[in-house]
Amino acid sequence: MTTNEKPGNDVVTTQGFRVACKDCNLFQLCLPVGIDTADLDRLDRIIRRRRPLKRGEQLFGVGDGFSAIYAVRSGSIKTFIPAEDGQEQVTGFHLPGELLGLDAIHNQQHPCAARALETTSLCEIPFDLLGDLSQQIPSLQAQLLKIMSKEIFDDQSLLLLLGKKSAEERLAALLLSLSGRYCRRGFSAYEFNLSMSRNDIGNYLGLAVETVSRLFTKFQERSIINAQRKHVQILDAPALTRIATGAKVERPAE
Amino acid sequence: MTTNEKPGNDVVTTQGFRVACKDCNLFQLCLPVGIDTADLDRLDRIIRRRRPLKRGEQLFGVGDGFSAIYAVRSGSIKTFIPAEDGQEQVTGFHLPGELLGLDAIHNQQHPCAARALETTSLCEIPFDLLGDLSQQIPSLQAQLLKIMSKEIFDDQSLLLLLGKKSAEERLAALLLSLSGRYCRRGFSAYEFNLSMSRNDIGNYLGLAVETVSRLFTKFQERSIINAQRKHVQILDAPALTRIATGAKVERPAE
DNA sequence: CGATGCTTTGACGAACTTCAACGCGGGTGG
DNA sequence: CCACCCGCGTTGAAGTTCGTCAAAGCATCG
Repeated sequence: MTTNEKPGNDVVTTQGFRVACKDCNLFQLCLPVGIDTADLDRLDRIIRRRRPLKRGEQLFGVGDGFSAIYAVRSGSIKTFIPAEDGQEQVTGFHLPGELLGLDAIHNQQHPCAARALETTSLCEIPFDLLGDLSQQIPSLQAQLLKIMSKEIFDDQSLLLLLGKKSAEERLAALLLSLSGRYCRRGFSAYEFNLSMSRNDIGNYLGLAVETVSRLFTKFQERSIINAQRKHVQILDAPALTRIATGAKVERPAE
Repeated sequence: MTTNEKPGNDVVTTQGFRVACKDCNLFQLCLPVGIDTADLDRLDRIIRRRRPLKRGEQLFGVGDGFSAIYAVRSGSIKTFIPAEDGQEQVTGFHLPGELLGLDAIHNQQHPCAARALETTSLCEIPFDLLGDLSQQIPSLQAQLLKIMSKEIFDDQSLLLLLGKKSAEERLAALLLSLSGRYCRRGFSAYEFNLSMSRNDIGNYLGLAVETVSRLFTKFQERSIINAQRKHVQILDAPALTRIATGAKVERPAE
């Protein structure tokens, strides 16, 4: 129900969906880290390349049965939990090389929904086959555990953010996080396009849209960033870091 | 550095630390779920039972090398990240049957510290051996992945709590969570002792101590709970649930 | 019994949300 | 090609929630 692709039509070679893991420029960021060539081939064979999702298309919804985890190849995905009152809580933004769906393993259904923020292509990794395979390839099991561990770690960092940080600190931290992640993917660390709306950002950071907007303005007035709608330049990264880590405005040694 | 036990003296039989997994009344909550008797024995043999920790003793600190994960057998543990300014952010409370240290796998050191909230006994599970063993026992691997997945899921639920919920909703949610977890462990769901201080609660929920205290008072005035210091009775669980899920005060059909 | 640490209570203020209105850009249809 | 609309972003003013500061109450422990 999530995508209306025809079975058998979801794997297409003409548009280059079939890039093998070993040829994928993300493979140092993704599941295949530290796996040797022969084993990589075996992993490669269980992965399905899907038709790209268009902006707004849903990959899976809340309660959907769990059968696979997904890796983002290009584009970006947001995951969110629709709250009772029709609102939603955004739980994450997923950039190329990052995995989705790990939270669905424990009771075999997705506790959150995933939607494409822009045109996005994905690898689908059937979880039963991945389980079998990682049973045979110790380094794959190790990598899988590492990725899940990192996910736990990242979520806990975010907890600290939401529990203790001011609005300014939160936005600064998000911008730095995105900057770092884009950088690792070979893009500029100091100039990028936000694929998510202000609304999504506010939602993710636990802030009202208006607060986020005001903060963008404020950062811009202080020449820390330069933002035109989605396009963001980071002008003063050290200042952002100072803000994100909660350094107080330095008062001249009183 | 975390505990000053003598090597070789940390495994003691006289006080019953050596309860086997199969005889542990927590084994349906812990790692051994769904593992057959023979395999349980193999798991059992790699687990070390430690001398109990006294209240305030530290199990591991931030940056400590990672070698094992821990399961709480009795008592309770808080995990927290010491923040730069000397403050700390509590990231979790761990009750019997729950695992600690899963966030340390990905870069082999503990990103948080763990401290006993009361006298607490633990099982120590060396992670390299656990990795090897789960390579051989598919159901153990599956269970490990499930537990980690659940941890991710729980952290994300907490994100929602901190990002979107009011102070009332947060405290109600915590009380219900504790209630449910005590209940699964065979204790009363409606009457229990909090092992953590108001300070820890506030810290965990992203609230000031004073706010937590006022909320306890307010809930008590409304006859939703009855709290004498650490001792808590839940008088009106449905009301708590309504508060936690963000139901507005029902105004009589206007 | 006094000291210490945790908890509670009150008063005040700040940070952020809410409400309301406006601006801008991009797409659609006449 | 322009007019219009709609979604998104921005800005201002008022309102609330919660944090901070200060002080007092109350248990535990030496």
